[in-house]
Amino acid sequence: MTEITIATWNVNSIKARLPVVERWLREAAPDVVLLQELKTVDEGFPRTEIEDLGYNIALHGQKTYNGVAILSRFPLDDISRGLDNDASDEQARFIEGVVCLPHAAVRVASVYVPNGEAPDSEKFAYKMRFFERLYRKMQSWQGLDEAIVLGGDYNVAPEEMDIYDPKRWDGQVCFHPAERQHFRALKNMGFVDAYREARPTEHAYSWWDYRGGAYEQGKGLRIDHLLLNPQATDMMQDTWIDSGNRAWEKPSDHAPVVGKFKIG
DNA sequence: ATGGTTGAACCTCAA
Repeated sequence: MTEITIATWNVNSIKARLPVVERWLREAAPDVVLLQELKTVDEGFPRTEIEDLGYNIALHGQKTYNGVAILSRFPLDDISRGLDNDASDEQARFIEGVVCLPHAAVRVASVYVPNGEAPDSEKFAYKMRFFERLYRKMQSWQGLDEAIVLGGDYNVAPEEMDIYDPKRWDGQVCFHPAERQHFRALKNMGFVDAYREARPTEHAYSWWDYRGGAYEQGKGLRIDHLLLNPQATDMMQDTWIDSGNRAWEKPSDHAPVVGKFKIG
């Protein structure tokens, strides 16, 4: 029997965040980390620094914006980049791979769903299309025997309890009915929101605006999630949000969400 | 306080 932890974390620039990321990797010692918003091409990723902490690395970087990665203490196999074969989409927002444990394999993916800017914008339309593409990707996993953990910044707070002021946010990006419906559709396919499964009634957030002292005032949103297929749900022991590092010096505006899984 | 912070890269955009 092995226990592993799998985390998702939007770091908002891996270069600017390196000291915080290194400290958190040392202290929390997660086995697998799904990163978003690297904001660099693969060549700019601090590969040696992360490898020296004991991680294998799979990257899908992009200049200035987006960029996702998988870090794993175990070997990584079957890496694939991008949601589908849409070559017209230049945005690096999805990477998938298989974590090879001694006697098991776990498929993991890191996703960075577009923010969407405003409901009447072209970026919001892109966000809607992105959810449809993500849905099809997850459908293509149906029937696989392995456990699947899809972690990322979904830029959606699923329910009223996932947001500090649901009335003020109703109809805004990250809490718009159309986005919440897309997120529900992912769950209705058979995927489980790990945090909500582990803590059905707790109000907790994973993102706080840099502006206006939002973190200090408890004004956050729970928009970073681990979605689990039935096999991964059966293995999940606990899931929590490691919000302490949001108060560190030069923090990301997101906190890591960490799931603990019992393998075998 | 529906205001105004952060990062990357450029003289502004994205979040």
